[in-house]
Amino acid sequence: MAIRAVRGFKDILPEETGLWRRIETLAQGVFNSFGLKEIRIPILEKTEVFSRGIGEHTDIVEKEMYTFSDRKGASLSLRPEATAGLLRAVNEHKLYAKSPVLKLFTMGPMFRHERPQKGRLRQFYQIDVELLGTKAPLSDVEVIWMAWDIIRQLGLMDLRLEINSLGCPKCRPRYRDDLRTYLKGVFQDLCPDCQRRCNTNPLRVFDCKEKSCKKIMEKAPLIRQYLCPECADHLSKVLDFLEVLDIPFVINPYLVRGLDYYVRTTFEIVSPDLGAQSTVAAGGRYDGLLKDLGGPDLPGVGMAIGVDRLLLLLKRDEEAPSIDLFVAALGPMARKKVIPWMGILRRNGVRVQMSYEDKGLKSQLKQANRLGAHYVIILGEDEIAREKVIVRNMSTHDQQEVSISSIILALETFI
RNA sequence: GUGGGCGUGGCUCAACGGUUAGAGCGUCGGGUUGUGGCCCCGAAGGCUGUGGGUUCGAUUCCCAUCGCUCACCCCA
Repeated sequence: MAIRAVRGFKDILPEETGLWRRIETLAQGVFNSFGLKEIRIPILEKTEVFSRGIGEHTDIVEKEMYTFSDRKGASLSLRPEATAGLLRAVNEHKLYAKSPVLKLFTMGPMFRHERPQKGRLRQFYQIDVELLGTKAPLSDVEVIWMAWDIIRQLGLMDLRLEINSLGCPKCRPRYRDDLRTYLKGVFQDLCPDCQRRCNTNPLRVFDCKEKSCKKIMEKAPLIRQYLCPECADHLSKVLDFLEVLDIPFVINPYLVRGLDYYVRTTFEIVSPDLGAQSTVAAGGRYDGLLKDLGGPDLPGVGMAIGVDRLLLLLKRDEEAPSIDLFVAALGPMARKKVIPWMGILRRNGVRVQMSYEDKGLKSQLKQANRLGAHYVIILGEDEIAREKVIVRNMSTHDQQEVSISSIILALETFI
């Protein structure tokens, strides 16, 4: 039985890495234009970073983390998301002291022990952005803007931005209480799933697919009616800016994030073509988080793009891995002659390959063709005797002889 | 954690319970002893996921197990 990769962990094969690179390069370009700096952080943290950051009673922390003890008994976890660890780093190095507003991005693998399905792996990749040190609505908008730009520039048009405000510690508790009261009143009429949700995550009841539950929830109180003046004002400013930017959005009053730290703005960018896991990017504001992690009371807003999901939406452009030149050497003499030439050409950026085996000309040309070589040079005993090399253009079938002494020069003009 | 679907050469898939498990693509070789793609011919490559059971006989039916996958849940 051959060894397989761990469940939920995937190899990214050579045919896909080009696309990955394209996404990462594009994102870096966008971040650069927005003035962000890159930060690279460990994938392993003390478990505490996540339990305090994400929330002790979230699904992520309670049942999805890869947690284990190291040899000295310390509890460590593979990061299930980037924000908590990133803020730990900001705090540890007091990065906030250097400038009033910190704009950071990072990218890499995250780990959650969930049942794998389409768009959901146990090791998955995120591109993550965090803006720290400002409460301004425009910073929320910039975060959304970056996500939107990256996704649009990849050619994806069929996307929806959903946005909501979760209020703040001032106004949310009152809403939560009223919602609980309402749910208690209709508890008998809810489906079993929702009855369970009433205790674990009341806001999720809004997401239920059952018709009866949906009907009941139409009359439920909405957070929007409970927002304090500051939160309401914040939301309306965010929406205004989105309109100025011509980024279409729908307000989704049921939009909830699974992480405890979110306040005010939350958003998701969803695609209709992804199946059940339709969120391509998501984020929101988390003003109290840095303080909860033992740092100063700095506000922040951030987002993460699910790279694997983005990839599912992009067409595989299987561009032929073409090369510039294939060197067909016939016989040991010719090989020895030709190898130094390849060195010179490669140092000049020419993509050159040759056969590792001693093969016939036909087979070598076949290989050249398969590799998509634009030119082939042919060198055999005959040519060596005449001090000549054959240069063949694979698309026009033309070939001509060039003297050995001027071959490099000649090739550089060809290619 | 719960449920559905599916496991056959490298890939995509055939085979009413019945001879030696096939095809296309890909790979390699030949047709052209030194000239690619197209065409023609040929070859290699399978413990039919694994273990049990039913049967004269199982790729096919049943059970278990493992794996993949989709959905629930949850989330990027």
